[in-house]
Amino acid sequence: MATAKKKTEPRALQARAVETRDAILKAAIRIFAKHGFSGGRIEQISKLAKTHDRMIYYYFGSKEKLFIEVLETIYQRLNDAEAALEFDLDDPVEALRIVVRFNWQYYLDHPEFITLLNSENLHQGKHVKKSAQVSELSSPAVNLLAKIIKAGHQQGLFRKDIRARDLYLTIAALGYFYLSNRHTLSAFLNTDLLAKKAVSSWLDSMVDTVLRKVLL
Amino acid sequence: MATAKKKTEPRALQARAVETRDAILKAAIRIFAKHGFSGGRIEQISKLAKTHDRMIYYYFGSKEKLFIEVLETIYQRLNDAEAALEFDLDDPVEALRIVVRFNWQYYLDHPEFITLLNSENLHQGKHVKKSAQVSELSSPAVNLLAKIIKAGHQQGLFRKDIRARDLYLTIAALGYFYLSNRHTLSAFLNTDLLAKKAVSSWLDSMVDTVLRKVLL
Amino acid sequence: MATAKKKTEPRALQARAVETRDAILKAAIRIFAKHGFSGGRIEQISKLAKTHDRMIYYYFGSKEKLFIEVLETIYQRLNDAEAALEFDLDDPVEALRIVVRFNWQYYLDHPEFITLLNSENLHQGKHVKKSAQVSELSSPAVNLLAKIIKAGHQQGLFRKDIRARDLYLTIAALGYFYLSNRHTLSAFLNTDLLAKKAVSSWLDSMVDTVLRKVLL
Amino acid sequence: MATAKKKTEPRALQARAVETRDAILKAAIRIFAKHGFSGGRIEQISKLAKTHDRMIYYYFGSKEKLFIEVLETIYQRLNDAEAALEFDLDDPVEALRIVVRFNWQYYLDHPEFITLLNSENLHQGKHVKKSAQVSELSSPAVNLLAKIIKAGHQQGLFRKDIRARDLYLTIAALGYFYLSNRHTLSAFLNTDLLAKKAVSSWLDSMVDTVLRKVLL
DNA sequence: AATGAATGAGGGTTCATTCAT
DNA sequence: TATGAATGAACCCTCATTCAT
Repeated sequence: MATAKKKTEPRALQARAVETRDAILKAAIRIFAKHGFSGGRIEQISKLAKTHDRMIYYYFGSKEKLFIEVLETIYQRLNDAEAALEFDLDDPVEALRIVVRFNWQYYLDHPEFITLLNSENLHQGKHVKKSAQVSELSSPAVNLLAKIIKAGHQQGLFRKDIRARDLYLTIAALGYFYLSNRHTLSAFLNTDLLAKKAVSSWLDSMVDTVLRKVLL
Repeated sequence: MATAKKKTEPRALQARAVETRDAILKAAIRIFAKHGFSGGRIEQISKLAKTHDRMIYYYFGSKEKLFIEVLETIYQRLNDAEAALEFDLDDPVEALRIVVRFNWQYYLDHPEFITLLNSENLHQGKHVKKSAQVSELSSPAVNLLAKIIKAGHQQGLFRKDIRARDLYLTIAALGYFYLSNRHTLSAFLNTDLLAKKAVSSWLDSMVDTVLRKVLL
Repeated sequence: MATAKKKTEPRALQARAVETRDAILKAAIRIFAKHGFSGGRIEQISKLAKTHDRMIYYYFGSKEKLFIEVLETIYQRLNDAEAALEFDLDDPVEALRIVVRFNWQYYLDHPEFITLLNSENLHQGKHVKKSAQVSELSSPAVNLLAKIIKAGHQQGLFRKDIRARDLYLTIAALGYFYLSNRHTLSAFLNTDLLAKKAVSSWLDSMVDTVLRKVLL
Repeated sequence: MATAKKKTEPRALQARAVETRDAILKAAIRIFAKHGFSGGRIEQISKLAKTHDRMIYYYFGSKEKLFIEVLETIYQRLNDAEAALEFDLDDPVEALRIVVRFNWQYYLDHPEFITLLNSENLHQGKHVKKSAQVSELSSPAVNLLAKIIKAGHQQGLFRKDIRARDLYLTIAALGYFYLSNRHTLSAFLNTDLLAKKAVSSWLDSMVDTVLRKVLL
């Protein structure tokens, strides 16, 4: 069907193009997550993506723009995952537990998220600021927490004077810090923070901290 | 003054050497804090220290070794500051407040501490691991908290089942994360986290979180 | 000529690449021959090749790898030249003379061969050891000499107990040493070893030495 | 005895000075022999001599001048060793054997001699030319050989038309080349030229070559 | 849509050497 | 006699990027 000239069908070409682009983005996430923005080499990325340096410029324009897309991608993914969270507002305590656990599990499952943010903060948010997309993308988590707090309060379980944003920051901080700083903390505290027992014990501590903060 | 012997005092020379060495170290802290390990340029450091690239190698051997000394220095300083903390164990609640406030203020006063640790964690603790000194240097803060917890428990104020290390991590996490991630959080939350009101409000939230965690 | 397809010939590009690569190799031979491996500067080579430092790394990877290719090249050339040698086994004495003369002339015509080998031996064969190619490349000269010795013996002219390898080493040593050490020998012996008369006289001496070694 | 003032006795100081100087020279011979002139580092030498870089300049003025002294030293040693050679002119054949053996053994015992000369020839005799001493120092070996040749001729054993200098070069070449080029030859010939059997077999070959050259 | 070739500005580091006491 | 401190030129190499098909 269709008249196949010398040229392969444009469809096929476009498909290949998308493939290459995706491969680059995927590789970039891995490399930047491992070495940060400045430490991540264009060549490493192109090699991992099984293409050529030149293609990165062809599709993304520059290392910076590629990094911005990387950030946008991982933010989008976090948002999607948060949006998919399901829980019952009739049980606000359990709902809060779910949020804390989700947050913790997400960090554990996506170590690249932490390294990429670390790198970005080291550069003082230089790239995030340039991304129109990210700045429009406010975490649904805060709204989620607002709902839970409200429900808890209405059921006479939670304090009233809890700000959703503070609660969000508390939850994020506890999980993020533990993982992002595990290397220096290991040297400092002389323990393996990633041991199974340590990980689950810290989850318990976080849940405890968060619940005590909001419960009357 | 004093009777100058035939030999010129070697002290005079050494004093200048110490000056140069210190200047390099000081400059390195500033530069590495600003740009991270990979981003910090040897030339920037030597210029800021008003000396030559060569002297960095003369005194420290390599960029890596210089960075290790930088880390050791800031760790040592934190330790010294923590050790100087004074409080009354008869009032464990106030003691805990002091610790949280100190921790927060230390991060605010020493932004380089956060950036340097961020950079080091980005490199997976590569340099800290190489430092014999740091690994021997366990934070006095944990012991401090242990004492406070014990006193609070004995006075019938605090829970018994609180581990000092968890409390330490909680306090550190809340303060550190807020500051280290302020750039990406700004994009996410669309607020200026360093506004005076925001800063003091977060301190209140932290104190609240921590006290509620330990109080019976 | 021929019909140019839509796509520009990649050959055209590659041709330029080959040009650059060859120019670098050629320049490297000259520079390394003049200053040895450590003394030869990357910048000198790239300038002589009318290209940029960067291209040396683009095509060869490192100074060491470039030097290895240089060694492989000059070995290959010697081999090719030896392989092209023509002589008549019916006259083994004359054949031997030809080999000695060829060897001597080759050293005279390719002073870079001696300097490069000198440099390599100064580095204890470090690069040659890394070359898979060179180690597989055994000099045809030894086999050649074996044939001559055999023919000479069959004609009742030569001794039987002469090992081709020893004869090869003898011939090489006499010519190589004279030229490679001419600078220190000059200081020692106080003569100009490269004077025309001296050069041809030494050739006579070598032929004499070699023939007397093998003749019955 | 004597009035020991604050200063330690000048004798003692001078002795220490000579010690330091000698230590530097000795270290320089080792380091330059191992890495050549350009490859030998001032710091390596001062470390091996257990003194400081500065002392090398104090005693020798520059790296070049130190190298010149190194060359003068090893030349002097060779001369001394040659001068100490004892043999009986009544047996010129044996005398010649002794010279060849001595020469070979000297190279084997003083590998630094070969490397240093190699390095010097790589630099085109630059340093030897600057040494007044070396250029005045003509090898006694040539005169020695002249005597042997004369004796051999008078006894009706040797040819008349042998030039002592050619014989000297022949003997030197055979031994020197074998050792100086052993690294590249190993790659080329695929044998261990320093194996005991190989070493003694080559000595036999050399003696054979030399005797056949001179015997009637 | 894709790519081989080229670029030039530094990057960390090393070197022999001199200053100043 | 001896030495710690300082110097600056250069060296090899790497990087993100653009040219030219």
